Amino acid sequence: MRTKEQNMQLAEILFPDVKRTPKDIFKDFPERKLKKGQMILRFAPSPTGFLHIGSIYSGMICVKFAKQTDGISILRIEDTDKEREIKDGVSMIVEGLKGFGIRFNEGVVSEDRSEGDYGPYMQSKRLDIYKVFTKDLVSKGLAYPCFLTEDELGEIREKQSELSVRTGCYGKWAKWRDASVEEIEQMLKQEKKFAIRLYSEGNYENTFEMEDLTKGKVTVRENDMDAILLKSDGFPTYHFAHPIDDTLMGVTHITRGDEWFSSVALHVELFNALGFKLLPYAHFSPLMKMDDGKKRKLSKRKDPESAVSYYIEKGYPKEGLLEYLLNIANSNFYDWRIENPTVSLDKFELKFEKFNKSGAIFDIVKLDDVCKEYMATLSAEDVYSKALDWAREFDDEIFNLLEKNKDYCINIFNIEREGEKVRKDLVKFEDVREQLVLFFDKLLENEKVEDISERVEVEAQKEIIKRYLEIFNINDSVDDWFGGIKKLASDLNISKVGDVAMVLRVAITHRTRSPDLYQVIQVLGEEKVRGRLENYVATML
RNA sequence: GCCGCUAUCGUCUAACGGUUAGGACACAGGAUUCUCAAUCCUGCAAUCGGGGUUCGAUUCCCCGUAGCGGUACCA
Repeated sequence: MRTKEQNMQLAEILFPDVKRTPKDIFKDFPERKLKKGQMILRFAPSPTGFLHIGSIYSGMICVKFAKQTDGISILRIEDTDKEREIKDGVSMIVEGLKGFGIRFNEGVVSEDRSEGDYGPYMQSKRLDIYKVFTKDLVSKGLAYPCFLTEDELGEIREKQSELSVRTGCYGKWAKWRDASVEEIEQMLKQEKKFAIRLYSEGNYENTFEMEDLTKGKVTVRENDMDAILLKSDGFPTYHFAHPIDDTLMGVTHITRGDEWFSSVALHVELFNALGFKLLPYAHFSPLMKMDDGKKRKLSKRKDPESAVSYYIEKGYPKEGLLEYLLNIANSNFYDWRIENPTVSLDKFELKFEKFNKSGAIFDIVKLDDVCKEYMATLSAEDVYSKALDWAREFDDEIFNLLEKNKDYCINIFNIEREGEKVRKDLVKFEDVREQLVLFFDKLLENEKVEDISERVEVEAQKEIIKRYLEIFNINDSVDDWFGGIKKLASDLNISKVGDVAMVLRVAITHRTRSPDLYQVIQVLGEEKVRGRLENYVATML
């Protein structure tokens, strides 16, 4: 056991360069003046891979709560793991979130820029801050240097498994916990690497109750692990950075994934050790996937649909995805949407206690449905401009077509879009190609013409088209047009009017299924329609 | 293994201790339309198992079981 004085001495030996105290640090982070009910939240991802759909989910929740309480949302980057860090990780996060309209009030805005008075917002730039608190903790005997190597740690773990006791660095297993100043100096002299560990004062046998905003009352065992605070490379662990940053930045509510729930006991102890007021937690369950009848977390490695880029590339409308995510977060969103079909998402109030307690399956089928409904609310002009934005990046051919034929394309998108019965076959902007195919010969060329000779004999088809060409008038109203078709059927003794329409449909669109044929003809125009009909007779029959 | 969280149709979920266990998506059938999509009906389909408490349990308690998470000098 070291004495008070020895701990102070140890702190000085370990951190001779650190002159500031926690009090000095707090001067740089003045308390925020908050109005009643105002919430400050942060979303704090690590730049360790492509942007996960779960990050959009968490980011959205953070921004939403801040917005609905007139509070502040912060984007902080937790870049403390140099091993796993990837190039462009930060811009992937920033751009991805921005792409979904998730905008923060404070924090990182690009690889090398931040906004706000409570920075730096990049943890790698806060190393000196963590050191100040570490030194303070060491001086109070609440932290200590640990010289255990990776190998030694492995041996300890092995021994613990043999004895079937908990693995980890705690109690008597924490070899350096009560080392003397002399022993430590000895190691230092040999330039041995060390990490700083918490000197845990908890007792694993004790439990305490606390309130989680989404889970409700929970019982937790006290922490007794001497968790690492500062790694040997000088970077903090998540556990240590979390209470410090969230306190300094004036965060009022901790929202984070459920995978952190097991660590709350540690975090509670850390808040205490640091002398900070504990912040309320809201843990929400991760997005799951159904795989072979089993539920599991959406995985970055196995599931392409876990990457945000998957949705961006396919052109999922961001509003649709956000709406679906909101649905997973608070399922009463659906009822609200029914009552407020046209109101902005911002008006929906998210509630902590409404979050689902177990993990929800991320259901693409349902997502498609939500997106389909969203697309149906758009005007043809909106579809056009959004499709153009998407195609600019992901489909050159479609982009050119859209750009060079603006009015024509808007007319195409307007088919069955006006009036009560809106056509709902557009889920994402990738599907736009499918809609344009029948209107551009260049695209249609590649398609096989469907064969309906079994349904209507070739000779009859010829006759239908010949007669139709005679009566065809682009200026006909729908009723006149359909009247003409009906008359054609009876003149030719064809019992099903649908057969006549089908012949025309296939001749014009090459398909047995198409949007409203009258509207298709109107959009194509007289010349194209005649051309296709004649061409069909000449080449296909 | 140990620790924690969770458990209602295939999926997302609703139900002051009293309901015929409700809705949405998906699926199936029908109606309608020039085809498809849409729309409108209809149908299919659930309280994990076992014990308690209670007049009465999806709801409260206990024990199993399962799923998820944690058990790192990763976050």
